[in-house]
Amino acid sequence: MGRAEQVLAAAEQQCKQAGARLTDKRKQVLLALLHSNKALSAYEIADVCRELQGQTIPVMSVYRMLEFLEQEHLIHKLQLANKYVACAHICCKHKHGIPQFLICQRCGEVKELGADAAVVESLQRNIEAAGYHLASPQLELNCVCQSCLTGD
Amino acid sequence: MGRAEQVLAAAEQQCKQAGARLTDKRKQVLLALLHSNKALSAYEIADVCRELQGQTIPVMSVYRMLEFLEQEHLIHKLQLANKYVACAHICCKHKHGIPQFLICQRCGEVKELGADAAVVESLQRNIEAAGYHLASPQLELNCVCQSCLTGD
DNA sequence: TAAGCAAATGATATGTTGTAACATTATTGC
DNA sequence: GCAATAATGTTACAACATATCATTTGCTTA
Repeated sequence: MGRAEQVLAAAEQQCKQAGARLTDKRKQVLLALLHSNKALSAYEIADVCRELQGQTIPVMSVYRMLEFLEQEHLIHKLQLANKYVACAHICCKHKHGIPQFLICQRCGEVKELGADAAVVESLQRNIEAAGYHLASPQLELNCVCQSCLTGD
Repeated sequence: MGRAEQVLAAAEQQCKQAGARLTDKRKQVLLALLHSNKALSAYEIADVCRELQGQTIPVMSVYRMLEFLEQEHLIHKLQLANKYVACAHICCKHKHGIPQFLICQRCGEVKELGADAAVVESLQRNIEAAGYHLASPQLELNCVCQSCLTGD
């Protein structure tokens, strides 16, 4: 069983437990994200689905499916650039901390890390000191990945 | 001399030194940002200019002026939400570290902080360990400001 | 100071993203 | 099988962004 199939199985399981329906189309959207290791926009996802499965999904529907998948914690929405990536931890059981995303500016590849707890705590303190409250604890950083750096 | 005028004077100075022309229109765009403490989109800036000075600036031009102002380090482009804010440090002389923006999700108010050096360094290490390289050292965090939190 | 050049701005058109509103089609529980 | 609900499709449009070419402004230099 390939990586994508494993993840899909786990996702199915997870949805069942939550009483949510992982329909065929929703699976296809998730699959599109699993296939490309990159962050994709809703429009790009629609394209990938069309190429991969020959099925045309209206963008409006893609947005709705993305919304569903995000609710079920199967994907993340990257706010820098408004794109989406599959969660890197669908398969693992352990509790996850604050996600931190390294987004390659050149190729769009995304690496999902657990943010360092001490760093997050320190950030939090600074924010509170400034009279603000952290709303979405998700760190996103514009980066360049190794292969893009050396490749060209 | 009000705060905005002070900043404008400093900006003028800064541009002169760089051999750049801070034209009237460009000044108006900067002024619009200085006036509203919020992050504004290019379209919103055009609106503010129209209301404030009764002058209509085509959006296309606003984009170009924003580009100019960003090059001259007079404004920042927030990638979360694709909006713009005046740089909080136009007037001060000292060298600035990595900017960190706290963006209120409710009212759009933005607070610009200098990011804690230790935090940044720690982030850097994590990123390098993951085989990536930080590209745009600018932290943006979705927050809620004090008055929005208590106000409603 | 007028000519000529480059920078700045305007005007028009069009591409891209995102969403609202309503119609249609599945799916579920009874 | 029949409502009730959830999921998807359709259409239209609003907001955001940029490409391209025209026009104006300001500066340089002869």
